[in-house]
Amino acid sequence: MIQVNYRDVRPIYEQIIDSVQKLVITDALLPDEKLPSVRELASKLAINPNTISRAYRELEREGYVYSVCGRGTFVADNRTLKTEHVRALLQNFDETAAELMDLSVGKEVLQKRLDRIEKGVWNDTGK
Amino acid sequence: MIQVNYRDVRPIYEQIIDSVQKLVITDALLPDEKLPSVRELASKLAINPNTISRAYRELEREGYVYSVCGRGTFVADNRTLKTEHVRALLQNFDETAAELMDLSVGKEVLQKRLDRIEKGVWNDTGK
Amino acid sequence: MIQVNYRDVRPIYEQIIDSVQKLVITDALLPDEKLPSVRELASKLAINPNTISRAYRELEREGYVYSVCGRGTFVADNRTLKTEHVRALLQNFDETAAELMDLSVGKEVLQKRLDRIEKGVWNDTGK
Amino acid sequence: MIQVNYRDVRPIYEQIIDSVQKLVITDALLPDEKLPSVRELASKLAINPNTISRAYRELEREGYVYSVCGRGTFVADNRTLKTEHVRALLQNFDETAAELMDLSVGKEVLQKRLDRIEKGVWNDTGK
DNA sequence: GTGGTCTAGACCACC
DNA sequence: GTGGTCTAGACCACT
Repeated sequence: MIQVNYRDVRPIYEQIIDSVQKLVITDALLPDEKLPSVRELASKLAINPNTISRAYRELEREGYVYSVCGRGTFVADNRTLKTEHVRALLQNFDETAAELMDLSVGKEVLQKRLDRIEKGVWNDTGK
Repeated sequence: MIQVNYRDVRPIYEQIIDSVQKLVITDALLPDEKLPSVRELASKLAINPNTISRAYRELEREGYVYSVCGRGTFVADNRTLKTEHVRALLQNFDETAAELMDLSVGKEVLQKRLDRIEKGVWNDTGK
Repeated sequence: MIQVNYRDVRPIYEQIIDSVQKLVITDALLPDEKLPSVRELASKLAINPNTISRAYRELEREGYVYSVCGRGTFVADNRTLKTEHVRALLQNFDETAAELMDLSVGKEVLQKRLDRIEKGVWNDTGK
Repeated sequence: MIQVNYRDVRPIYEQIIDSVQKLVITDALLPDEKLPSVRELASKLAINPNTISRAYRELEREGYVYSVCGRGTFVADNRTLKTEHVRALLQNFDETAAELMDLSVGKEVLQKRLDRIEKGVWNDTGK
């Protein structure tokens, strides 16, 4: 479930954080569900355990997961996180759209893109 | 033209960078046009010249301006920057919209937001 | 003869300088030959005359051309420039090749590239 | 490991950048390995911490390292950097060789230089 | 302790 | 005058 792209410019721990965040936000991982252990995930992804550890620590700091010493790391039950996440996305959406319109990209263009995305044909060829 | 908000959380040099980028992208500053000198802008904004220098340096690195030692800093004549900027914004738009729909934010909601933004009523109350 | 690519990241005056340097070094422009006037070249390339002027000034400073007030700009007769240019290129060649071999790119690979370049099939597809 | 020559014309921060880049590219520094802290390296090289900081900042921007506030600066795990580096060197090699041949430097001359470089006798006398 | 930011002031080369 | 570099020293947030 948690995937990493070695060829990505972003550091691996950041990719892991994003990956877990999405799984939590989209309910793909449910509250109190156990995450793979640091060592398990490390060997599975062929990555230094320290990298995983750092990612989990960061996720705990941000409230996405909680760790129980000697037992493992689990998904936190924090509904406010989701609404906060959506709020941030909407703000980003507004700002991006506003700047695009400033640069004379018509509203119609953006609406067509929304249509395409809704139909699930959103991909690299959809530029 | 170039403005800075001292109470902003973002570092001053970053605000200057964003400010100049927008001026260049929107053609408010034309190619080969001279930017205020480091010392001039520094005294105008009541800021240390080093901070301006840093902003100009990064802008040069990113291709928005070019500096000629002893003469000044000028707007770069790079038209690809603008199309690249729009391309990046559109990609951000798509990704954000897709993630929002994933989180069951309906297309209609986003379209209403586009309407509001188009009408220029996009502001803090629109969050 | 002098060409400029507006979509290039490099500033235009730099492209002009490089362009003229090559023409002089390769004897495409002979000593005492007249260069197009600032205004003429400016209108031909649809560029601000100041940009041309800056390029010519720089070329004069580096010894590639000389300007006669009221008459125009001419190619300098400086044979040492060419040997110096070749020397710089050879040093660059050596350093680049050494670093490539350091990174375990075999000599054979580089030799094949020389062959291809000699045959004139050196182009973008020749990667 | 990281060395600086105060008598070099190049700025110190640039020497540090080049130094670290080579260590990363040649795998002398492995992904997630910790670099000396800004203050540590500064005192070791008898240099102002700001200069180190600037070098690290630019290295982060270019993707060679990543910094975590409060923890330190680490080698980025980006394998594409290395292939990209080789690609850029090969392009430089091609362009330089092509220009040399244009200036009637024979292929044989360049091949002899490759031989010399391979045998490790590439040094100042090889100019 | 770590890096990130900013200020103040200096010297250089170039125009 | 211009930008480029470097130093010295300060404060911040984070671990």
